Amino acid sequence: MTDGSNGIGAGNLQVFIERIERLEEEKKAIAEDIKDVYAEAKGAGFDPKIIKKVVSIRKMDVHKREEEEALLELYLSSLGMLADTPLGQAAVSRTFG
Amino acid sequence: MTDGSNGIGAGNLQVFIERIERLEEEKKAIAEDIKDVYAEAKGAGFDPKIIKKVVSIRKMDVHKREEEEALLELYLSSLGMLADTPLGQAAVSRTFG
Amino acid sequence: MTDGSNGIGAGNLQVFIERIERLEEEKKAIAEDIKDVYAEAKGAGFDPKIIKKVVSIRKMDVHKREEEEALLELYLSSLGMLADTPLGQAAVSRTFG
Amino acid sequence: MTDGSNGIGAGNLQVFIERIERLEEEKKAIAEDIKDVYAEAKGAGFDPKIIKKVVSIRKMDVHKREEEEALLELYLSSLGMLADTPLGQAAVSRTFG
DNA sequence: CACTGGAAAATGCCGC
DNA sequence: GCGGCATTTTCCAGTG
Repeated sequence: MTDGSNGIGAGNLQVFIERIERLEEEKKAIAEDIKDVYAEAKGAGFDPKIIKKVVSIRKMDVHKREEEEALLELYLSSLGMLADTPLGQAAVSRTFG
Repeated sequence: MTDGSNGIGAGNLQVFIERIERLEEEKKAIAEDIKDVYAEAKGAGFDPKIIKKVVSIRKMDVHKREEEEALLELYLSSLGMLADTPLGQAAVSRTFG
Repeated sequence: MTDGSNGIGAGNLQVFIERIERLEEEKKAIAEDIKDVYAEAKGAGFDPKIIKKVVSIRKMDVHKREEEEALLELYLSSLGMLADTPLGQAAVSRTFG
Repeated sequence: MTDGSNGIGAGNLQVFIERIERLEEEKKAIAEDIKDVYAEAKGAGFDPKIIKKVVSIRKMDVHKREEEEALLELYLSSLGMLADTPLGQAAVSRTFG
């Protein structure tokens, strides 16, 4: 109580808000970077719309892959082969890599 | 065509796509960080809903301020044509009144 | 099934769709009216861009006010739990300060 | 200049803005009506998403029809058969009706 | 687990 | 005709 705080951490609200705002700015900056890349690709003669479609298709593939990995981990853990261990992870990445 | 390219710059396309995917991963990671901060704030006894609204109101403040500045700039440019006319002056005073 | 219906209420579907289409036509007509007003204002010597910005700023004012009221309501409901604690009071004063 | 106005109609800016705001409110009200209809249709067991798709498909058809009508009008006017007259319009609607 | 509200993406429109 | 902007639509997390 000698540090000027109110002793219950309520002032942290301000801190939380600032952290969030900072992160949202970063997020926004990255979104702008993405737009820039699309613009650059367009300048190089690629249709942004098509690129976007390609990206989304690849994302779906990744998603599917993630589901499969999750399923494998489930199996492994059911079998007592802990996927949370480096060994288990190695098994997973070896299978899907 | 002896350089291994396929004539449509597919190699560059690949590069663009990978840059986009990398940026989207970063964006996603930040979004998760934001979620974490909300969770942490909740753990500290703050209502995430309230925090979210505070953040959005503060964002609106900023946005509103930017809009007002943009409006002022519009006026300044318009006033190049209008400053000497009663119409222009009336428009300005009417809008800000 | 002796009533002539097909069992899925398709007749009602038709009615819903027509209502929607009718309303969308009205909406479109109003959008055109708005455009007309802008054109008319322009003809009277006002810069449509400025008008649009003024309108949007005024709209933000309204929206901001609504958000603030919603936030206050959130506080009031939260204060049912928090009003007697320093934490709750600090959160409120911190947010509005 | 005895009516209290400034004599150049500048005060009309206020009027224009209010007209626009009034129209935008109407537009918003209709948008809400549309939402209500979707909700009502959903309550009757129809999937709003599907309805939306049906509406958009029908809209596309209408759009195409409008293009065809515009083309016909162009032809008619080229032929001296004025599409802007009731007679010309009747010819168009007879063709597409 | 369906619903509501809000963020993000896509589309269409306007001015240059 | 293109880029930027506003609107609209879609998606998703949070909530009851």
